[in-house]
Amino acid sequence: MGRAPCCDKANVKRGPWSPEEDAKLKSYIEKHGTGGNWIALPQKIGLKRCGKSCRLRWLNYLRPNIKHGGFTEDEDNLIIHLYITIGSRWSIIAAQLPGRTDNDIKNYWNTRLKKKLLGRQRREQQRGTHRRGGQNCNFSLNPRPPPQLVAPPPFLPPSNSAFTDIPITPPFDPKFSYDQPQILLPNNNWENLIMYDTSDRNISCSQNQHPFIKNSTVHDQHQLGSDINFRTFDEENIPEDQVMYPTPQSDGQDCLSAVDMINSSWGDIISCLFYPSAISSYGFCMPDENTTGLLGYSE
DNA sequence: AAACAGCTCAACCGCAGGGTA
DNA sequence: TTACCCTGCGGTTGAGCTGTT
Repeated sequence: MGRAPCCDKANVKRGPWSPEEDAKLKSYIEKHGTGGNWIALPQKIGLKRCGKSCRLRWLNYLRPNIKHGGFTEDEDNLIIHLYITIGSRWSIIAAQLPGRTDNDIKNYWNTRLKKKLLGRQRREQQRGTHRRGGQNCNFSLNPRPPPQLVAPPPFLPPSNSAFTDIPITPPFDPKFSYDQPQILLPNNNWENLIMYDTSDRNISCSQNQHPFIKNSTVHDQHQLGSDINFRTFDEENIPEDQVMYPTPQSDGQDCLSAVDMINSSWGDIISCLFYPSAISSYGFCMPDENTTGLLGYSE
C-alpha cells in the first residue's frame, strides 16, 4: 500500500499561483497567522490548494522581506563557503542569508554558482595547486562526507602552546549527529576549553560561556558524565561590542564570522566544527583510531 | 521569422522525523 | 509501543523565457 496523499489531488489546483490567490493567502496569514496547521489553511481561506503548496508559496514568495535574485559577491562567497563546509543543507545556508529562501539559494547554486565555482577551480588548477594555510588543498563539489568520518582534516595543533591533547576514542557516542552535536570529553572538567581553527588562532570557551560572546550564558546545556551537549543559547540582544570576531586569515579565506554564527543555532556551528572539509576554517579533528582530538585545556 | 537549445526558477514530490493520541 | 498526522527538507520537474542559428 502506498503512502496516503497529503491532500485530495483531484480537487486541488496546481501550477502557478494567480495574483488573487496570492492576495487571499497573504492577507489571511498577515491577519490570523498560519494557525499552526497548513493542511487546514486553504479550506479556511477558500483556496483550492494543497496545504503544502500554500506553505511553500508563503515561505518562498509572499513572506515579508524576501529578496529575489541579485546575489552579491559576499553572498556568493558565503554560500560557496557553507556549501563546501556543510554540503547541501539549504535551510541552514539560507538561515545565514537574511531574506533569502532555501529554494532560491538551491536554484541559484544549481544554475549558476556551481558553474562559477567550477570555473574558479579550473583556473586555480591551471595556475597550479591551490594552497591554503600552508597545506595543499583541493576541494570538491561533493563535500559532505558520509556520517562516519574517519579521516581527520590536515591540521595539527600549535606546537608551541601549552596544550594538552585529549585522546578521543572512537567509536563515538551514538547520540552524536549533525543535529545534536556533542563534544566528548574524558572528564567533567571543561574549564578553558580551547577550540583551534586552522590558522592556530584559538577561541577560549569557559564553562557556561558562548565561545564567541563575552559574558554570555549557555542555557539548556546538558552535561551527562563526560558528554557535553550544547543546545540552546540566548542569541537575542547581544551587544555588538560583546562579540569576538575571529580575525580573517592571511590567505584571504575568511572563516565564518561570529555574527554569522550567532544568526544560526549553535548546533549548526558545532556541526561545522566537527565536519571540516578540506578548506573549512575551523579544524576540529575527527579522530581515527590513532589520532588525538583537538580539544584541549590551557594550563 | 522560425526552430531549436539552454537556462531559470516556481512548484511539486516523496521522504524523514517530531509530536501526539 | 504503535499508528497517524503534519511539517520541513532536499531533489527534481517542467513551463516559460532568452539567446543562437
